[in-house]
Amino acid sequence: MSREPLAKSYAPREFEQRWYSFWEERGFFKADNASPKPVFSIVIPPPNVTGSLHMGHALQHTLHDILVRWKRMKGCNTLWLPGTDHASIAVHYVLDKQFEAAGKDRFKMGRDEFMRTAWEWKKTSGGTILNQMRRMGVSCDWSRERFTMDEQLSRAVVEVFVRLYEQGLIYRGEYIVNWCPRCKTAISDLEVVYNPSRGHLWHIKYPIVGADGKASGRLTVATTRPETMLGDTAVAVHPDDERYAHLVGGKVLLPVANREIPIIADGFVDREFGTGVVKVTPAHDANDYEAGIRNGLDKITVIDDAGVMTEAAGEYKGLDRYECRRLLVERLEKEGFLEKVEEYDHNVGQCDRCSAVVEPKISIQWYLKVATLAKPAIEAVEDGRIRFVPDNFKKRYFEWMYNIHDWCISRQLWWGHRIPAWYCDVCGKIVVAREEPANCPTCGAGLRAEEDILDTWFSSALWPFSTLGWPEDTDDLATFYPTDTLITGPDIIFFWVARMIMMGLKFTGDIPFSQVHINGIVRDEHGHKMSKTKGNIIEPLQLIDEYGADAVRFTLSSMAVPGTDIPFSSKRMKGYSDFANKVWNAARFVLMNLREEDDAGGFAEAAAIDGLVAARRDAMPLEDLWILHRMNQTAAGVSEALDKFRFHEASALIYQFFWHELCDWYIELVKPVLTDPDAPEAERAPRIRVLLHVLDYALRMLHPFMPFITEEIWQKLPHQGESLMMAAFPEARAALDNPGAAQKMQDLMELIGDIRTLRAKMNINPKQPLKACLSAEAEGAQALVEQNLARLLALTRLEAVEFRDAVPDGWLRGVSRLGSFGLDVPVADVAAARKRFQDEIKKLKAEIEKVSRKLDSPDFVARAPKEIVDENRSRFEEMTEKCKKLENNLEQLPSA
RNA sequence: GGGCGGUUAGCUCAGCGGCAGAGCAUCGGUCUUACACACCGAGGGCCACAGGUUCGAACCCUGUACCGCCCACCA
Repeated sequence: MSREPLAKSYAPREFEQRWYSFWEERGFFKADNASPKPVFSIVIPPPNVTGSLHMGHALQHTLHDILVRWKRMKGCNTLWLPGTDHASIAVHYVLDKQFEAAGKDRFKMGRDEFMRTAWEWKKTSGGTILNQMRRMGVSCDWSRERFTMDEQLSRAVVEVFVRLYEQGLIYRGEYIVNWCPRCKTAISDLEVVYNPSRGHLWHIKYPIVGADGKASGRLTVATTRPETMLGDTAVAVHPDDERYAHLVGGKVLLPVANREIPIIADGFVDREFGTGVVKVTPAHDANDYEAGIRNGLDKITVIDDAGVMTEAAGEYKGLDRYECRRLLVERLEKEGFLEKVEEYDHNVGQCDRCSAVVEPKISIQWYLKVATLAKPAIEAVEDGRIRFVPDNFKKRYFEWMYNIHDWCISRQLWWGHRIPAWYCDVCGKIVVAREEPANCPTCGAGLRAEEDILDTWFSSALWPFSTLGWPEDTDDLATFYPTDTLITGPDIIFFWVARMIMMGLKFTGDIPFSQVHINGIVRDEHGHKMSKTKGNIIEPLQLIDEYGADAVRFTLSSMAVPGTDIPFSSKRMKGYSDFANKVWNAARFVLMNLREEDDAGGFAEAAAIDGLVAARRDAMPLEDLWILHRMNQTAAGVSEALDKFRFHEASALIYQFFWHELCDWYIELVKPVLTDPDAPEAERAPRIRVLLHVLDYALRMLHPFMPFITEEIWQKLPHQGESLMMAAFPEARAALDNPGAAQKMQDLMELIGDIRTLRAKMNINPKQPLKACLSAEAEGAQALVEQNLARLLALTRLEAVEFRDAVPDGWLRGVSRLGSFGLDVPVADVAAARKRFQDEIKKLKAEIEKVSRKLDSPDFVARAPKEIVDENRSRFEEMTEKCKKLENNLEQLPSA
């Protein structure tokens, strides 16, 4: 095998897409519904077809892909099912804008033409986000891509609707709903977002009609929406309010409209608010609507579907609601009905999608009774069959589920699943059926199809099983349902997660997933929400262009603490991009120094290395034993962290291991062997095996996080198998555990660190070759240093180390755990040296004082766990000893 | 009005009973032939405040103060 060296600089654009195509063409992403392997399955939270990749997607796709690649490498039959959501309102919004620009109108063009246009749009633009996802490196099974309006998924929707209707859980009725006058459809409670807004509170005087039919005094009502007074059908006071008790049963004259309306008593009135009198407009306020029903009031609709005043508004007919408000207030003031106007802060409900101010409106809609579905869904979380990560999000879930209201599921839109209902205009029969009925089953007349479609979230609620073929009894469903993990944001726990749990339990009898991982929201570097108006949006695709997908993924993963928002900054981004560069260069260095002999395929495989360690354990260099031990621990730690969705922890473990252990120490230590062209093969080969094995396994650990760079490198290394993504993820191997070697290495590294610190602190030119001495006081210290002398000299740039009982006078002195050491340099600045020792002693003494106080406390010794006490004892001894040595060194300094 | 979360190094955040951590920034030194996107060092903390529990608290409990988020029909 001939090897091409890695390119001189890390240029992710050169290879990222190449490897993606490679993986996809080889079918590595595909799940197998006949495999005997353990299953791991995830369905994607389907992005809107109108969507384009934002940081939230980038985060979720990264986390999904890390889990999926990790499980795949762990030997699972892994499915990640991709797809998109038809997003009724969003599509309408996009198309409406296009129509507007072209001077068209969907109501004029008609339903059929609109739907043709919409499908056409979906065909050309609906795949944008999926292609953007590919750039992230997602390992989705594209052969199973789904769309919520696919023929099969639509069948599932109809099936669910019909069954729910047959069981009496879906009903149709007239109620007050949230109406968006821009989208011209009803929306559910969840789709209304309340934003604080500075408004006014108008105090309007309604003349009281006396017994004689003439005005006798006035009642003042306060309202934020004066235009609705045209639809008032009563004023109300609290039943126990003594101020107004005598008026109840009487009437007031509604100004402008000049209608007499009753004064009623109803408990919903708050006596403390305003004057304690409230105008009642049943057609335009949810509370008033309820009060209207309780009191048998009329409902007068004065605002229409588009937010325009109706016939019932009299002379204001045809005006926009806000224009009407302005004119009406003007007139009330002129005619003396306006008592005062106050500034008033209150919440205004706006449409989630288009931000238009929502208008409560009476209309006939379809509803789903959720209470019976909610019960088992609550139980599934209560008994732990479904777990939230972090756990406290279940509180939010419970809070909503316990107070759940019926769900308005009909929408007056066209793009979506049409409600499978037909009306007989002759006998009034409503038919709900799977197939369109020919005519009325009761009277035989022709039928009229329902115009409304379903709320988009209705089909989303079925996603985990509809995508797998339900209601058919498919192999996919049997194999991959229930899915394992759902990763999603906190914003759609109610919209989506809760409803999936309800529908999944109802129709499959099983939970849709067992874990719900709630990720945080990606914010800007100051923790502010990203928004177009703030102009602080970061585009993931731009980041990928600049830094590569691997660096973006690793950054997001490093910051992904469950349930915690992510302040994303380009500084952090750069840090992890540097990490990718580090990985690249480490690999390049190794590759540069390989020989032809190193190409033998599997020589760095796990079994071979385990065998090597077993056979040569005592003869192996310390750093080899150490790095294998650390690799082993890191692999175990990464899997443990990923098991708990602690992506930030897993990332940190690999980062630390790869950069600060593998690169900073291990590669530096093997450098002499690696780069020496004359090194005998017998000595070199076993070292290279270990190096290549550790590098290979480090790449495996890193692969779920940084799939592209690891594949690019791995393919150039001697390896077995077609692709890194199909290689085994490192498992902890008992053969590699070696805490003894790790401790020795630790001591050695500490000695090297102490020598370096001393040089740096005393400002000695790093290039200056020095002699050193060590009084090896710790047990085994001399042997350890002797055996690793070459390494020590190389890393400290010393030329020799002698073992002496005492540091000669006049040398620079230092103290390490292994013993006191000295450097053969004249102590130029005695005062500085003295101060260094004094500072160190002072610090150490404070520490000793703390520990000894602890040890002196009888309570501590008696009640703390034994290992803690022992730990403190040995720490105390160690510190005291070191302190003695430091003091000794201080004494031996020549006096200034 | 209810509920949840946050307050730790200059900045952004981990840690959540037993020696206060990371990345970036700062300071000093090195072009040591993988990487200056690097290397070697250093400095920097009453863990918001006040009580309590504990042998021991950044961590558990109670309260206070700010800051976020979620839910709720007060016109």
